[in-house]
Amino acid sequence: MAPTLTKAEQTERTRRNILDQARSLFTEHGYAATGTEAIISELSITRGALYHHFKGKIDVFKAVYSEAYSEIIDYIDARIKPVDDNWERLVIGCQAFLEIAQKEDLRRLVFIEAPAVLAAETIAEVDQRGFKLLYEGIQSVSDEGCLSTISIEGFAHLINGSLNELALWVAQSDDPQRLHTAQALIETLLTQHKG
Amino acid sequence: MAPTLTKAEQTERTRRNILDQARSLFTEHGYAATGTEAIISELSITRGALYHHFKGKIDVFKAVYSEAYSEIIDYIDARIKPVDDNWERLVIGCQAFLEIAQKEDLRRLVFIEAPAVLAAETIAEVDQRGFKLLYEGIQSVSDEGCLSTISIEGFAHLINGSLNELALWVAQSDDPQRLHTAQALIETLLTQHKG
DNA sequence: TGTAGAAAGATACAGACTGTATGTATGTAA
DNA sequence: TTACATACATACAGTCTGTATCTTTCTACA
Repeated sequence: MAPTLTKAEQTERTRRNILDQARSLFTEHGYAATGTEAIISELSITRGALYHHFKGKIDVFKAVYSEAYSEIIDYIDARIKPVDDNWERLVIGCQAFLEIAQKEDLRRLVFIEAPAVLAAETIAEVDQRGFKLLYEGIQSVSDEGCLSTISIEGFAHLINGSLNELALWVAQSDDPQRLHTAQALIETLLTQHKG
Repeated sequence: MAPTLTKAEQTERTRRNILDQARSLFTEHGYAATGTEAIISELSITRGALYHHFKGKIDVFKAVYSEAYSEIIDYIDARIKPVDDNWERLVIGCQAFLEIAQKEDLRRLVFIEAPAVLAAETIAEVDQRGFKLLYEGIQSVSDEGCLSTISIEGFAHLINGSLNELALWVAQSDDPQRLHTAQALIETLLTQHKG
């Protein structure tokens, strides 16, 4: 039995390796400071392989970014799935975001590098999945007549911005209290708009 | 009378030209897509001059960023200076930020490019001037017993994040209504924490 | 089963860009 | 006016991305 890989397996393995290595390097040193050479150097392949599977370096980044972003969405989805009440889902969803965004690798990649590396439309394309989740959450409590605001869309952005900034704040310190403070602040903010 | 420039004048003029041209290009095409060659090509100087006045391309960016940031601070300062009441100063300061951050050139440079181009410490160094302004505003209304929150620092970050995101939201559309909506949202948010 | 062809990956190279080393000319101070 | 500092030019080395052209290895089909 030849232990040779099928083409599909080979592709899968190589792509996976490139993405893992690239993500690790982009996270640690940033996009600009990571050469394509560095990405492949420990994988026993050459740059030719990378350019065979991806259109270029930026295409690799986009794939890495998209995967990282999915992890955030998946985490939030899992946390709100078992909850029934719409209002509670909104609060818990926001708090879940604060938890997941603490992960160092996700933060730099998704919130710092991506906006500068990728064109705004590309970001929007990916980012919309997350904002949509929040927006729909807010929409649904609004539909139930439970939200008091002059603009649902504006309010969604307000919350989104708060979450992003608080996520950074929480992550910038070792104080484990900050996560709880941030979660409480968001809960208070939401509650004050209830009614 | 020879119209020759004094050394100091020459330095001032060249530095100014480089900064202006660089800012224009960084704003339009981003840091990575702007070559040092492009910066000097229309100024009738060579890259040698650029490297004489700045340590390198990134040093030029830092100077440009710092100047742009100062414009934001100055604008807010001017708007709150004539106001006496601390609470009103806070509200007006936030609203002023939303106004100034609408300026396309400031946005890309300060909020998108800089975080990815510059090291976190460098950003923090410059950024602190702005956050400090907000933090002190919040601190002073808190000192007067007018603020209800579990964490002044956390609250400051919450507001700061809301402002940044709303600024983007406002700027991404032609709808002139958005600015007023955003300003009203922030005012409501602040007012709900008054007491 | 054997062969054509497609896909994976290697190698070689062009083009662009940053930063540095060195040279020159002009202003400035003793 | 001499000694020096400063502003700037020129030339070049090193690095990086992307492309074009191979070789090799799997796959499909007669």
